[in-house]
Amino acid sequence: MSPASRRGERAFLANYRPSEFPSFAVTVDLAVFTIRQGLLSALLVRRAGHPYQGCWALPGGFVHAKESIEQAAHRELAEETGVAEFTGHLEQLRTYGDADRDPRMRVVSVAHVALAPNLPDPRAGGDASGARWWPLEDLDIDGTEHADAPLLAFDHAQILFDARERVRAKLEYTTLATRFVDEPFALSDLRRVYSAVWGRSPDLGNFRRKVLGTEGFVVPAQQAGTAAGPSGGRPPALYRQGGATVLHPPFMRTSHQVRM
Amino acid sequence: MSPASRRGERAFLANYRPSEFPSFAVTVDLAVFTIRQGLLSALLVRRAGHPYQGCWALPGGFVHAKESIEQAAHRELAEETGVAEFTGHLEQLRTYGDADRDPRMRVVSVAHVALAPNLPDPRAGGDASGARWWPLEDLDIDGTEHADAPLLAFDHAQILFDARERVRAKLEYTTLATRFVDEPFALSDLRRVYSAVWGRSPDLGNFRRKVLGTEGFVVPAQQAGTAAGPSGGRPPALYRQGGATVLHPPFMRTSHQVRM
DNA sequence: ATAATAGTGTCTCTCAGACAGTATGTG
DNA sequence: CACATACTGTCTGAGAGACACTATTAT
Repeated sequence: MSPASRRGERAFLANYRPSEFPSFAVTVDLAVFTIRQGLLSALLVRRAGHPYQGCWALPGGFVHAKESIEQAAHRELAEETGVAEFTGHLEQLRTYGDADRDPRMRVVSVAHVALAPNLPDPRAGGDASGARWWPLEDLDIDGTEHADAPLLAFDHAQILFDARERVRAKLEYTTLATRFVDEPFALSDLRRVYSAVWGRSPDLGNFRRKVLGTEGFVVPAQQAGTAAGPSGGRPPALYRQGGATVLHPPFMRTSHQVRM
Repeated sequence: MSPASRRGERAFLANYRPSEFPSFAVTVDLAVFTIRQGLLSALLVRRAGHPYQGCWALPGGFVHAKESIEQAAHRELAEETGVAEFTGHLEQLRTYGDADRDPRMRVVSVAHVALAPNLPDPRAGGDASGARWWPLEDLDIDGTEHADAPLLAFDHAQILFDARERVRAKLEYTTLATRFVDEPFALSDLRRVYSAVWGRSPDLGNFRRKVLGTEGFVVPAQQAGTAAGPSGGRPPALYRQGGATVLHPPFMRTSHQVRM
């Protein structure tokens, strides 16, 4: 940019007043996943106030005036999960902005997906009269009807559906599964992640071949892999996540994998 | 929801006044791609006003008060490309909302990717003193330095980079390539799409095997495939896109494919 | 004929699917 | 020992990479 045009820009900015555009509230919504008792589960909070009072909603909140969307997501995540700083996986999912998605006003929500192993059981926060982990199979996010499924607020059923699909797909071509388990972990733990997220179990032998044959997916843990399981059985070798992030070639879902 | 709580919700909404949250402007930005002379190209507009006066920017604009984000993207796309209604591929990419991305005010931009064959040459619109198709290889969107690369406004270099990566990846596991060509098309046209987007040409024989061997990727066009090319050569068989949208297994980039 | 574009065939190797078997721990 | 969990081996077939070859048009 030329010096002349830079001077012009300064003058322009000094006189600029925001005016002719509609004003929106911008929020972040969080689909936080973990695996509890072998089931893919999401963190939901019960709405204390209107609208959708008593319904279950994704944690989230307004983006503040001077923070980035990413910062807002990290801040809300730490608040809602009760940790000082969230260190797990967090990525943007997509933005939901239908004009009537919130009856109070025009709200655009940037939805995110977060993954973590072993988050503490949530306590109720400010605007929530309760918070808990819900197995996704107990929720009504696809066509499946459930007698006792809780009511979900806003378009959060749709967001959860999209978020689950994102995670399912990412297990195919990334090493993201390792973010669901605490280190060090056994390969059977990792396989349980795939089973829970996909809803079907990859073949045991093929799974081990893929994971151990992909350089950088996992690396052996230093400490001798012992510490046997609850009721006997051979103690597993233990691993940590390797440096790789993408799977080449991918490890894909097939129709043949056994339903759990 | 119980009738009592529904009555409560009505009363609540009647008294509700938006108040304690920051106000944002929300825009859509469009990375519109097509293939011109065998090169992946994006539509850019020259900024007439400040900030970034004279720089090149993605087409886009404010989301109106009562339209969805998707509607806004379609509207802007039709306006900027000069068509009555855009019928090509349009999908949301991601949302960019750093606090300082626009010096005037807090703007959150929902970026989209659009693909189309043969869009007319653009004319300058309201706030643009020019508009043209730029081959991506002439722009500075990755680390590559270019002597004559135009300056890009805001974070639009980043958006273009992300958009190109999205399209590159989607050619691997979807039939999206067909959206870049007019029907009916020859397989060589389709292969040129892959060459342009990936920057490397898939092997001819393997490419045909994959496309023709994937049910529903393409279907033969009714009309006998003739009408020879410019300077001789065997006339190609012509096809239209089939019903399939995903590729199973994917058709992946490899390091072995020949650089163009 | 030559050039140009379109299309076929085939050998090989990698890798995934399926599934049977072996190893090592606890009670 | 039975049982539970962890781990290994191997046969087979689908499909991708590499590359050589044939076909049909215009000039």
